[in-house]
Amino acid sequence: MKVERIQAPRGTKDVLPEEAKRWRAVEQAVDEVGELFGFGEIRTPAFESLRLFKRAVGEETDIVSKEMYLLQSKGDSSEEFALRPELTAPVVRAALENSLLSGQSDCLRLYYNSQPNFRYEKPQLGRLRQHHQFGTELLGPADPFADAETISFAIAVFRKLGLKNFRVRLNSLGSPESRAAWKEVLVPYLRQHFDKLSKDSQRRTETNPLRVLDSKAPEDQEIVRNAPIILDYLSADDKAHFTTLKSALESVGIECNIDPLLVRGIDYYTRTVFEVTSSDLGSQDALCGGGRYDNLVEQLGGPPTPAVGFGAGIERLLIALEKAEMLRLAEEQALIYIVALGPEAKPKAFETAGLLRAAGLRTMYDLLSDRSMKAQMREANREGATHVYIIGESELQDGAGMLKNMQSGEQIKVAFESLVSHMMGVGSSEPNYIIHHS
RNA sequence: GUGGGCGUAGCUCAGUUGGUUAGAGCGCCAGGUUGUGGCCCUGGAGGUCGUGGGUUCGAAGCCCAUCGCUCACCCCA
Repeated sequence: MKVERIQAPRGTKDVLPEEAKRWRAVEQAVDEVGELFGFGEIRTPAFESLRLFKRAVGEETDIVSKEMYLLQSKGDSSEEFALRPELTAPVVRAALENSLLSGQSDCLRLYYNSQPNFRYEKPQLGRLRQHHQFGTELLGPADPFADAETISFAIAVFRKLGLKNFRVRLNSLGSPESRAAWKEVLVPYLRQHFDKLSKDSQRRTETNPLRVLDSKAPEDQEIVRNAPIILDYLSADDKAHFTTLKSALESVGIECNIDPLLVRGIDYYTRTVFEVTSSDLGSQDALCGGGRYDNLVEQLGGPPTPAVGFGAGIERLLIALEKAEMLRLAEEQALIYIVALGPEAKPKAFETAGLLRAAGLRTMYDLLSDRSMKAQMREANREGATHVYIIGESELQDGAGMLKNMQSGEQIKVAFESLVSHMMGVGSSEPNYIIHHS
C-alpha cells in the first residue's frame, strides 16, 4: 500500500526535542531580561483584521502588498483577516482595546516572547514563512532614553546568550516634517541620476525613494553614497534626540554604527531606526530591527502617544548562536532508569517511578514489552541515566532493588521503601542550561 | 517574484564514459556475556536512488515536468 506522505508547508519548520532545548534557552533568557527590565509580557492572536496591517504597516509596503496570508472567513461577516506579519500593530491594537493606556500617565512597558509571524516569501536559510519573534514595545515615552532602553533590552538578551559577531546599526529618519524636507531634495537627486540606477531602484525612486538607499546593486552604490542624507535635514529637536540616544548607548558600552543608509520597510517609523545584524548569517543577516513610531497609536485610533520597540527573530538568533557554537546545554540532573525484568516487575517499576517523580526525581523506565536486560541497560545509558534501579524476580521477593551508579559501576541493594529518601541525597537542582561567554 | 546549485539507507556521503543482485561509515536490532550499559568482535534489518513522465535493449547517472532544500537578488526577523 502506498500512501502519499503529507509534508509540512513550505517555509515552516518542525522543532524537534534537541532543538527545542535551544529554543527554551533563548526564551528563558528573554523572560529573564523582561523581568530584569520590569516589562510585562503580552500575547496576542495569530491573526488580526486585515485593516489593522493595511493601516499600520502601510498598503504600499512589500509586507502588506504581497506577503500576507489572507484568511477566508466563515459566516456572514464581511471582515477580512490576515495572519499577522509583524507584532507592533497587534500589540498597539491590544493596548488600545484593553484600555492599557487610559488612566495612566506612566508609560507602558511590554514585551513578547516566541510569537509566530507569517509572511509569504521564498524560503531561504533564516527566512521562513512562519518565524518567531521576541521584542518589546514601550508606549508613552518620547524621551530618547526609551529608545536607549529598547536597544539595551535587545542587547541584554544577546549578551546573556553569549552572542558574538553582531553589530548595531543606527539611524534617524527624523520627524515627518524633517523627512519631507529631505525627500524634496532626495527625489530630484535620484531622478537626476535615473538612467544610471538599477531597474529596482528606478522603480523605487517613484514608489518608495527611501529604499533606494539600502540597495545592494553595485551600479547604485556611488549614486547612493553621494545622495543627500537625512541626518543633514533633521530638525534641532530630532538632532538632540539622536545625540542623547547615541551618548546613552555609549555610556553602557553598546557600540553603534551610524548608518545614514539604514531605512526600514515599514511606514510607521519616525526618528530612531535600528537594526542588529550578525556576520554569521549570510544574506538574511538582520537579527533584530526596530525603531520609534510616534504616530502609530494615534493612527490606530488612540490618543497621541509616542512609542518605540523592536522585534528579533528567534530562528535567526539560533542560527547565529549555533554558528558561533555559543549555546551549550549543561548536563542534566540525576536521572534514574528503572530496569524491570519480567511481566511481574513492570507494575512495580511503574509504581516506583511514580514515587520518585512525586519527590521531584527524574525517572524513566522501558515502555516496550519484555526487553532483555541488555537492551534496557543500553537504553538507560543512551538516555544518560546516572542511576539504574533493577527490579527482577529475586528483588521482588526480598523487597529491595539493585541500585547501580552508572558512572562508577557500583551497585547496592536498596529497599523499595527507602529508595526515594536514598535518592534525595543524590539529586541536584542545577539549571538545565548554561551559557558560555567567551 | 527573478536567477544559480543540489536531492542515493535514520544521519554523513561513495557510486568510474548510462550496463547484472546500489555501497561505506555512523546509528539501529540481535548474538558473543542463561539478569548488567559504555569499549571490542560477529551477524542482521533498513533504499519505489525526492516524485511523475520521457529517451534507451538497458537509467541513480541523460531529457522534461513537479516537490523540497540551498545560494544570490528582492524583502526582512
